[in-house]
Amino acid sequence: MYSGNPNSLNLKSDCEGLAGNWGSEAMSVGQSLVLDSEKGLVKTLGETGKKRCFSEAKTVAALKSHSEAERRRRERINAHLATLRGLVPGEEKMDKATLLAEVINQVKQLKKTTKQASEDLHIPTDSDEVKVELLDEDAEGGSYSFRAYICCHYRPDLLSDTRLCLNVLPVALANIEISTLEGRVKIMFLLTARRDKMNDSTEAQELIASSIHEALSCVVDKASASEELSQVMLPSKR
Amino acid sequence: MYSGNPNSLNLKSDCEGLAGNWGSEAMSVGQSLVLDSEKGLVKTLGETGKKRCFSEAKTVAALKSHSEAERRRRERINAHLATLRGLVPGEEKMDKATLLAEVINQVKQLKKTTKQASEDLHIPTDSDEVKVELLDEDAEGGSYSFRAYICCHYRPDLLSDTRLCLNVLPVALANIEISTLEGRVKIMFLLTARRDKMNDSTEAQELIASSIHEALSCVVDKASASEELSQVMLPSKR
DNA sequence: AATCACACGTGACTC
DNA sequence: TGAGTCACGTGTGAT
Repeated sequence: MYSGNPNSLNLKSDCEGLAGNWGSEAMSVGQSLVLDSEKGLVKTLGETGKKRCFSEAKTVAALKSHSEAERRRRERINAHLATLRGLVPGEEKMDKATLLAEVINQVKQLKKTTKQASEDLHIPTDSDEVKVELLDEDAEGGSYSFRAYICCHYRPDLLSDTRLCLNVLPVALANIEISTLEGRVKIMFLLTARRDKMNDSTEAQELIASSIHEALSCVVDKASASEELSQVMLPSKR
Repeated sequence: MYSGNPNSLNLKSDCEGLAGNWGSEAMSVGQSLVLDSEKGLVKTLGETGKKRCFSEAKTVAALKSHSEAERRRRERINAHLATLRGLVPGEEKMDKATLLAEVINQVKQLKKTTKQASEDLHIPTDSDEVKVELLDEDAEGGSYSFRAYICCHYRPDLLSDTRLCLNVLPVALANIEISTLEGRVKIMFLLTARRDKMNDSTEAQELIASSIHEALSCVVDKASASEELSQVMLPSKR
C-alpha cells in the first residue's frame, strides 16, 4: 500500500498566477517555488514580496481539484486493470506491462479461436463451398493436419462418395462433423498425414492440400436433388 | 505531440540526500525544495548552507537514470495500449480508461462465445451426456429457443428415435448438428417453441426444458452396440 | 547498492 | 474557463 500523504500539495504560490511556465527558458527572473510540508504556506517571491497575493486561494483550490481529478482518473484506470487481472489466466501478481501483454495474447487467441469455430461448423450456407487448409497450430509431432469442409445439398451417397475420394489420398480421417439445415449439409473433415522424408516440405503439403480440394470438389459437383436425411430429421412445419 | 521540455529536472538539491520525505508529517524542520529552471542549481538549505554538497553530481545522475527508466516503462505500457487500440473494434481515438473498459468487454464476450462454441459441437466425449438449456440471448420475438445435446454411442435408429421423442413435445427442430468420433456421436439440437399466453412464464419454459431432457435421456439410455455410421465414415486403420 | 514498479502531483493541451 | 486527459519527473517500498 502506498504510504504517502495524499493531502500534501506542491504549490506554486507566487503571485504570477498560472502564467509562469517555469521549466522552460521563458523564466529568466529569479523565481522559486516553495513546497510546504505542513499547513502554512511559505512564500519566497523573487522581488516584490510585499505585493498582495489575492489569487493564492484560487490557485490552491485549482491545483487541489486538478490533483483530485487526476487521482480519480488513475483510480478508474487501475480498477479496469484489476478487472483484467481477474480475466487473464496467470497469477494475481503481475506487472502492469506484462498484464497488458497477456491481455493482448488472450484477445488474439480468442479471436482466432472464435473465427475458427464460427467457420468450423456453423450452419450450411446457400452456396456450394469447398475449402482446405493446413493446420499449423500443432506443428510438433510426426504428422500434420488439414482441415477441410464442403457445403452442398445433401444426397444419400454423399458420405460414401466422399470416403471413396479421400481413400485414394495419403491422409487419414481423424474426425468428421456434419451439420444440416433445410436440405443442405456442411461436412467438416479433420485429415492427418504422417510426416516423413517424402512429404516434409511445404511443396508436398500444398500438393496434398490441392489434391484434397480437387477430390472434394469432385464430390460436391456431383449435384443431386435427394434430401433423404433432411426428410428424416427436418420434417415440414408441424 | 507533447511539447514539454523533457530535459528540465526537478531536483532536490539539498545535502540531506534521499532521506527526506517531504510531504509527510515527519518533516518538521523548515526544509524547502527549489526548482531550477535553467542549468544552474539554486540551493536554499534550511540551516547549514555552508556544508559541502559533494554528492550533488551523483544525485543528478541517479535522478536522471531514474527518470529515464520510468520513461522506458511508460513506453512499454503505452506500446501495449496502442496494440490493444488496434484490436478493439472502436475508433482509434479513445480514452485510456475507455479503451480498457472496451477490452474487458471484448474479452468477456469472446470468452462467452468460445465457451458456447466449444460445447456446441466439439468432439463427442467418452461418457454419455444429456444437456438442455434455455437460450436467453434473443429474448425478443414471439418464440424462444432451447439448445440441447446428447452424447452417446452411435446406433442406426438413434436419429429416428430422437425425432420420435421430440415430436411429442411442443417444440420445432430448427437446426441439428452431428459430430462423430470413433463410434461415438454427439448431436446438438436447436429447438424453438412459440411464445404464447400459455407458456410465456419461467415455469412453463422450465417444464418444457425438463421434458426435453427426459425425452433425450430416454433415447440415450437405450444402449446399442451398433456402429453403422462409424463403419461407413471411420473405417479401421488403412 | 542498484533496479523495478507503482502512485502521486504537476504543466501542457483540448474541448 | 473549468474539467478532463496525457506525459513527465519524482518519492518510496520491494527485490
